[in-house]
Amino acid sequence: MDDRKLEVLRAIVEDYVATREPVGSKALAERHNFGVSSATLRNDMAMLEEEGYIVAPHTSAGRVPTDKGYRLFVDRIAQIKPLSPAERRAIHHFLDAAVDLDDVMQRTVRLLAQLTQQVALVQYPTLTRSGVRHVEIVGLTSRRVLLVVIADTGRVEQRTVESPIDVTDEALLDLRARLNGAVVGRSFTAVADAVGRIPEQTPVEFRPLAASVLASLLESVVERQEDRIVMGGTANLTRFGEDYSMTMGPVLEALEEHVVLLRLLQEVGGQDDLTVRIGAENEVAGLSSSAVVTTGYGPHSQSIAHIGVLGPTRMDYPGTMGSVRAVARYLGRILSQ
Amino acid sequence: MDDRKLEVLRAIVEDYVATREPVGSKALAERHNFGVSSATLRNDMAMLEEEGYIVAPHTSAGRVPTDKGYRLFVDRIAQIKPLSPAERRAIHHFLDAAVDLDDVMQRTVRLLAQLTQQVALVQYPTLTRSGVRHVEIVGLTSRRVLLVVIADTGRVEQRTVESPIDVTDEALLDLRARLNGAVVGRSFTAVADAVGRIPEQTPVEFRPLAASVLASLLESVVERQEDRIVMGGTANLTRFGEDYSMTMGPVLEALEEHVVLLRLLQEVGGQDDLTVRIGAENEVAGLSSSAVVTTGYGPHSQSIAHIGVLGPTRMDYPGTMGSVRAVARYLGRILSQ
DNA sequence: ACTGGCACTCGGGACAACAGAGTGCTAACA
DNA sequence: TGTTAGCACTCTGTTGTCCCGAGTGCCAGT
Repeated sequence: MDDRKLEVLRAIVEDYVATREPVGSKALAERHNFGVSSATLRNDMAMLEEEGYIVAPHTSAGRVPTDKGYRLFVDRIAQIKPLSPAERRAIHHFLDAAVDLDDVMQRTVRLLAQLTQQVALVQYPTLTRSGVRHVEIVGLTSRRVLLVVIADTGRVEQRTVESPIDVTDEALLDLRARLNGAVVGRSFTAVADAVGRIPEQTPVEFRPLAASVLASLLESVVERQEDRIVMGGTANLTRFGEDYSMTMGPVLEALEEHVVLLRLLQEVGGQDDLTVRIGAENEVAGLSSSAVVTTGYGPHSQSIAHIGVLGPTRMDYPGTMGSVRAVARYLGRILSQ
Repeated sequence: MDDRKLEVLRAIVEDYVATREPVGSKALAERHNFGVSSATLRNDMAMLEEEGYIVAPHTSAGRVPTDKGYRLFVDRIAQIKPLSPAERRAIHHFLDAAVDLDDVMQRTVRLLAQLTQQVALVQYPTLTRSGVRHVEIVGLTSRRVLLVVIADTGRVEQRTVESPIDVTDEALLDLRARLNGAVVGRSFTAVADAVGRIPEQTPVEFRPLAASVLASLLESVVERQEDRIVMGGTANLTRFGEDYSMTMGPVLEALEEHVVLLRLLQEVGGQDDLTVRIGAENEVAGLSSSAVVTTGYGPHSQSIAHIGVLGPTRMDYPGTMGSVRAVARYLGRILSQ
């Protein structure tokens, strides 16, 4: 691949993203100073078109990058743009003010939407890879208890449990001690094994209670790793331009179905770094003119959940990638505390 | 106010909402069968215009309701439309599947957006009017504890607290017992008073811990009644039509600032029933072509928080009001458990 | 390998003409 | 007095035509 041709592609992508209009050879020659004339650029562009990196919407319009063109741009041309000091400071200030995990998630999604001017997606830290910090059982009424599980990511899961027998303080104390003894410090994946022997060890009169609480615990921990996702910045849709909103309307509906979102975030590439999916690369129907930039995050640089940004394929990739990476890193650092 | 004129206004509002186009006398005479000719309707419409209920955008276009027209429609003409059995069932199924309060809120907002095809707003149950069910303190490290407050609405507030002294199990037990003894069953407003005497009663060696925990408790309970709000259905914006999206873009940005949302929801009218604010009646700048339908909800029919729907003034008021009321009622019933 | 020039092609803006919808008013009618 | 029919008038939005300009591909010359 010719060196100048790459530069031409870069220029086309950048100009198209900036102006939202097909870019022609003449304008290109004016705005950037390649040392060559527009005719030469025309030749290059003709070749780029032949190879499928750009297309002309009509005979006499400029060229527009294809998905393949964006792909090349992202892979070989674009440099991730580091944030400005001001932006960096904004992230710190904004996230440091959070008081609990919900707040952190909330703030993260708004921050990311703000920075990228696009739709932001943030997945709650997955339980599976994190550990149990504490299990608490609280009697509510004589036949109902509240089960609270605290993960070391700060996430708190709660469930009310119906007990088949009357609940005594003694029973609660016993069960609480056994539970915590068994699971604290373990990873969530190990919980099922760890609690296996609790029923037999429990005094016979408490067993029914222990059984229901354990059932509920396993349910909430194991089955319900269907993770929660927060979405924000949908107002930015109006900014993308009318044509795009048309495509997005239905998509966003689907997005509120969190299942789709999860698929979107979790289809991560091999490396645990930034992943960019462009147009048809997304396996979700209807996202053919959207791109998704995602990355993993988590405490101590392990990746236990994902965050990302969704926007038109015609987006500022270097900037978006920079923002996503910066936010993910800082988020990880916060969770490490 | 003439009887038929009211009917004419109703017809204009309904047709305009349905078609999104100014409605003229002739179309009116055809679609509805008043027993009179279009000429008569023209006279009525001229009067309605004189009185400010409708306007003609241009000389030879049909008429469009004004804010004042919608107001009259809502106050004197519209009947709240009860939901269809299918919709009713959908509400029950959808909300009953929720596992905790977060989930309830999440589902409610999506449900409401779905039903009304507009932007839904749901405020978390306020702490102030609800009661404390349990306070839990969990040691995390030697100098940090996690404070968890469970409200009888199911809401859970959590905070980590730095302790100035090393935390012993004994200290935690002592403090936990005192705290729960003092506040369980009380309303959140009474918490500040209720814990006032705890420091003096606490053994001297635990006092520094008690002090920091109490400070944090008061902070999270009293100060931070800045309530959380969930917004959903912003994708429906694209449905409202391009002209409206233009107005809404900036508005929705503001909406993500929750302060504005709170103002929007909380400006409730005298009666605790449905409140409708139309166009300029909203005191939030930029909502001049939007309407907001809100109502209170809460356990046992007391109104401790609000939910609502935001859309163009050109909305289906009877249907929206019906949906908001139905969802609020069912939500209240769920919280009553 | 690059450049200048040229003929060709469309898209979109400007403008005119026109059809249709809607209005207000007036005169007739019950 | 309230209703109706008819008429003249006023716009909006659509259609059709024309033309400009941006952009292209190709070719011949440096």
